[in-house]
Parts: sequence; C-alpha cells; structure tokens
Amino acid sequence: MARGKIQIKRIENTTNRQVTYSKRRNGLFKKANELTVLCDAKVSIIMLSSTEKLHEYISPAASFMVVLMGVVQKMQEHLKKLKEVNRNLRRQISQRMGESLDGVSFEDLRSLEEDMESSLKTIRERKYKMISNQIDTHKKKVRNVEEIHRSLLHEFNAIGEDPHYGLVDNGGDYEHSVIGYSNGGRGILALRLQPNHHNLHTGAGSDLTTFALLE
Amino acid sequence: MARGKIQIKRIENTTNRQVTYSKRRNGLFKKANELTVLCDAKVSIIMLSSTEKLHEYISPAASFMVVLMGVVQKMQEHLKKLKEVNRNLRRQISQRMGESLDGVSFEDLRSLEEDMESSLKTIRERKYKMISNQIDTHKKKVRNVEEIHRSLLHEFNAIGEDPHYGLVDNGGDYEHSVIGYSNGGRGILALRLQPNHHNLHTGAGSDLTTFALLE
DNA sequence: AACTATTTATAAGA
DNA sequence: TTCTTATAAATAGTT
Repeated sequence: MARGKIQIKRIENTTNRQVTYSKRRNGLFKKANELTVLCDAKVSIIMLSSTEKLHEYISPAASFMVVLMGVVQKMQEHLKKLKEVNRNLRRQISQRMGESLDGVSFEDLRSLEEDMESSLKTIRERKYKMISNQIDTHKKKVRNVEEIHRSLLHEFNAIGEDPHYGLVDNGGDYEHSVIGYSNGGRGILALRLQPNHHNLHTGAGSDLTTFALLE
Repeated sequence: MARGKIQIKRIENTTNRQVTYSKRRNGLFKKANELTVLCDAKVSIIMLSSTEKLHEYISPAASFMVVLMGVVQKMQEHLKKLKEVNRNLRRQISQRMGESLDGVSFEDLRSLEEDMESSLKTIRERKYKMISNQIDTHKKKVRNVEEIHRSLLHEFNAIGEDPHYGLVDNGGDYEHSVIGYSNGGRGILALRLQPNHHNLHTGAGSDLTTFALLE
C-alpha cells in the first residue's frame, strides 16, 4: 500500500516478510489502541509470527482471559528471572575459567584466586586418592596373578617329579596363558576409565534463544 | 483520519462512538487478516465494545484459546529447559569449587584440574598486573606530590628571601591545596548519561505490551 | 532505521 | 446502516 500495490498473499522473501510483520504489527497495535481509547472498548490481541515469536496487545482492564494472560505474564517473569540467574552462573563459570575478568575488583580477584586454589587442592587430592586406589587394586591383582603363577609352577614341578606323568609340549600355550593373566583384569579398569561425557562446559551453552513456540 | 484530524480520546457522542467502533473494528480485522496472510502469522483478536458486545477475529488454524494454551505449554517447556541448564551450571560451579565430585570420572577430574590450573594462572597474572599497575600509579602520585612539595618549598624560600614580602600564615591551606591537586579532575568522571526513555506508543495510558517471548 | 510516493483507512456528511 | 469523498494515516519499496 505504498510504493506500489501488493497482493495480499504470503510474502515469500523471509527478510521482507519479517520486516512487514514488524511494521504491520505495530500498525495493528496502534489501531487497537486507538479503538480502545476512542470507543471505550476492550481489546486483546495475541499473535505468533512465522518464527513463532509471541506478541500481544492487551487494552487496559481487558478482563477477558485475564487469568490466562496473568499466567502467561507470571511465566514470563519467571523465565526472565531464570535467564538472569543463568547469566550470573555463566559469568561465575567464565571467571573461574579466567575469562570475563574485566571490571573485577582486586579484592574479588584475590578471593577468587584463594577459592580456586583451595578447590584445586581438593580436586587434586581426590585425583591422587583415585590414583592410589587404582594402584592398590592393581597391586592386588598382580599379587593374585603371581600367586596363581607360583602355584601352577609348583604343580608343574610336582608333575615333573612324578614318574606317573610324562613331559608334554604345550606349544607355547603356557607362556601365552601367563601373558594373558599378567594383563588380567585390565579390561575391567579400562571400562571404569571411560569418560562420562557429560560435557563440563559446552552443554550449558545450548542455544535457548531460538526456541520455537509452536511445533 | 479523514475529513479532519481527530484527537485520540474517548468519543463522547454515543452514536458516533458506536459507528466509529464498527468501522474501526472492521478495519482492524481486515489488517489482522492481511497480516496473517502476508506474514504467515497467527493472530487472534478479542474485543468487547462499550456496550459489552463481543467480537473476535481468529486467523485460520488458531483460536485465541489454542494459541494461548500453546504459548503456555511452550513456556513451560522453556522453563523446564532453563531449569535444567541452571542445574548443570550449578553443578559445574560446584565441581570447580571442589564439591559434588562424586561420580566424576578420573579423566574428567584430570581435565578439570588442568583447566583450573590454567585458569588460576590467568587470574594470578591478572592480579599481579593489577598490583604492579597500582604500584606504578602510586609511585607516580608520590612523585607528583614530591614535585609540588619541592616547588612550593622553593617558592616559599624565594619569598622568604625577597624583602618585598612578609611571611604569612596560611592556616593549613597549603596542605589542602596539595591534596586538591592530587585528586584534580576526578569529579568530571562522576557525570553519567541519562537513559533514553523512548515511548513507542503514546496514545493514552493503555497497557500496550509488545515483547518477544524468547529473544 | 529513515524516507516518501502511494495506497488505504476513515471522519464527516449525505 | 451504507455510500461518498476529502483527507489523515499506513506502509512498500528504497536508501
């Protein structure tokens, strides 16, 4: 309706469609507001853009659907608060990763450093404890294998000295079995050490901003 | 908006008001429909005339209720996601504070330690830089004060040797002036910019809200 | 986000 | 109400 007449049909160009949506939405809301004022009416408009963004106009004292609207509003406030909290949490993490430190006071920097030092100590201790536990476990396993080895050797010698048994070539199977044992149980450890990939940093960064409102 | 400009305020003449309501209602619905078609949007309008008559516009494929319910549902989902993200962020912070480390794999623990070590290094470097900056600034201030002191002392001595001037007690103003200089110009920094309040819709005190749900 | 040539909406009158 | 029409307002295309 301006630099040329347009057909009232879906605008295929996305940018154009969004610009027009924005302009006409403002126009519609303005008209609604004028109607409200001029004619003492109550008007509620809810609209969803093709990108599923919600916009609404509510005239003063529009009692219609006020309850539901109220619910929506409350939820919006809640969402806003959660977003704010998330922002703060992200900032904290950033700072603990040595980023976003502009504007942090010297005192805060010092206490952050102290805090991180003690935390790092805790983590380190835990790591060492994990290592020593693993070593203990491994030692026990080795002892166990050695025990088996000794007893097998003992049996073997006993057999060698026993005139009832002849010496039999086992084609290297003996050695093979020993190697197999010496490595025994590793597989279990390897299973335990598989990282539980619940991403420490990335997962939280998932994009919530482009959230579709309707299917 | 036609045979004369009108003020956007309640039309006192009842007949006139009703006529205008009818005309503008049609206009509004037409615009809503155009918007729906042009921009592939969903629009619902509900309005109540001053005579309490209900009129509504519902774009194809969306009733007001359905749209609202959809909105509520989507908001709930969004809230849920945000809460989940929140939980993850808190867990990350906890871990970086040496807490909630049960169930963290050895590999994750190791990478967390590494990460924290490098972060701590960054923070430490920043702290040291801040310290050295402060020391530099302080040194400069001291030099400046000494300079002023020297020159004043020089002047003082010159005056004392000049037979044209008598010695005058300035009641501590000397010290005050020095302090004043060392802080000189600071006040200018205290000026702040007033935020721009741009009211988009100026017509009457209506509750006109336009917001993107999920920026 | 501005501008502006046009189209569209509409206030007042019939 | 509906039609008419002069004029105000909205806006499509452009910058």
